[in-house]
Amino acid sequence: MGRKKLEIKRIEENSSRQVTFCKRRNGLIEKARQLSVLCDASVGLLVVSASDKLYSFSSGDRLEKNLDRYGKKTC
Amino acid sequence: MGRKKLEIKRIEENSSRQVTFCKRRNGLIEKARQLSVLCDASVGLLVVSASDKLYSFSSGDRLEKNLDRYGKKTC
DNA sequence: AACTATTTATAAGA
DNA sequence: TTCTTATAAATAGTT
Repeated sequence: MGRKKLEIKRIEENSSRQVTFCKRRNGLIEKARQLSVLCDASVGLLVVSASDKLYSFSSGDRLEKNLDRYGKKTC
Repeated sequence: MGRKKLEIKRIEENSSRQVTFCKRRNGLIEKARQLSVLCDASVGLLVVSASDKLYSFSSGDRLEKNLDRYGKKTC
């Protein structure tokens, strides 16, 4: 979406990649939130930037239950 | 997006909620993939439906290794 | 499961 | 770099 169609491959220019990362990361987190609310789903999202900054979203208790079922603990 | 603006609150009708869940879940996973490719980021996404089905996407070193074992499903 | 009218996200530009 | 806007993309309701 935007002035031109963007090929889905690594953006080489640093400043553009950074700007796109910020915009799309925010968009993804919002979409995750919407899905959880609209459809009564649990969503967990982790994003780690190339510079190792962590961003996340999570909602609901089903994730925890599912992880437990597979023998994992969240904390 | 769509014929009418949709309020972000739980969709009460079962069939609509199910259809929306499938569409938006697929959309979210694709967006996660695009972010990881475009911006060289690692992304982990887990979605658990109200009926406890698990869907996931992951990319990048640690996330991939840790999350892939929990399984993948399509529509 | 397809279609399409419409909303939403966002790539460039200001 | 924050704000704007033209356009691509996603999707809500329809068929």
